[in-house]
Amino acid sequence: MTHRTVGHQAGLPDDPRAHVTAPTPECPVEITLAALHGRWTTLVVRELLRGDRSYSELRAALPALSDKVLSDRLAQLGEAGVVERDRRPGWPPRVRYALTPRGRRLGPVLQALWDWGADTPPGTTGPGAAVR
Amino acid sequence: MTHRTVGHQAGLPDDPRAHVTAPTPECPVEITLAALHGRWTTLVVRELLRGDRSYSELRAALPALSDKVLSDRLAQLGEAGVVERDRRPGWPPRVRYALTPRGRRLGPVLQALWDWGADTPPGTTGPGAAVR
DNA sequence: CTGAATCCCTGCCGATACTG
DNA sequence: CAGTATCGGCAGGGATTCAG
Repeated sequence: MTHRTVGHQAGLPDDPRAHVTAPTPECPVEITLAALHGRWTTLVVRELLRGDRSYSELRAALPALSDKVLSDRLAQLGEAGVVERDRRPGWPPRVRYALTPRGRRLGPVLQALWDWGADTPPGTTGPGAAVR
Repeated sequence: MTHRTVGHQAGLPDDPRAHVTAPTPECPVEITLAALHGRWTTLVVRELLRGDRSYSELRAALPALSDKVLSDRLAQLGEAGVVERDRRPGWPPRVRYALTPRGRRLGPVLQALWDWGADTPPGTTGPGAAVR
């Protein structure tokens, strides 16, 4: 076979969830897409892959990201078990955001997304191939 | 190292696109997410990973998917260079849909999405962890 | 400093009907 | 068989304002 990751059991072959006929939330692919769903989400995860961050550090790293969406994303990633909030006592309020072990395992996922998107210099096979 | 695909250069370390501060379409991750964007898209790709299909075979495999969305998805995947249309002459019209080589390379991407979503039995770390 | 609440606008997608 | 045209409901997300 051409591609088989090392000690990695492939889930697709005989798992019943590989045969769903609708985008059900039980499908593992949907679970991951739900965790990464929405604009800015992958960028927040990327930022946290580099180390834990405070709320304002995240805002500084992603200046065009609004408060609403940032807190939405952090809540969403918290629900998904990807991000952990560490609220420290004292004043002013200090909160640190960090990836959980599960969240760190998103590294290979983002890498796979990166690799596929990077392996085609714009204009080789894509949309504007013959256009100019 | 724990995980490193064989002869695969990692793009993240020093590529300037790894430092974008907004969801720009030039980011490889965004390119991939754009190709897979929208409901049903991954299921259409999965179906085509199993072999080429006609329009009605796709409808039969995904009964709850409407005509509008199916043709939207096929057009979107065509634009992304993932799917190829093979229109055969004669009557009645016969059209076959198949993945391009680029489209077949989505296999590992879907596998990565699957693996992450599958490795947590619901209720271990996720949302309803303590709920029941 | 760290967010939550509200408002409004836009784009997605589902249903239905129609065409080559 | 293989689609397109049109419409409407709903959720996503940006700007702004308010709160702990």
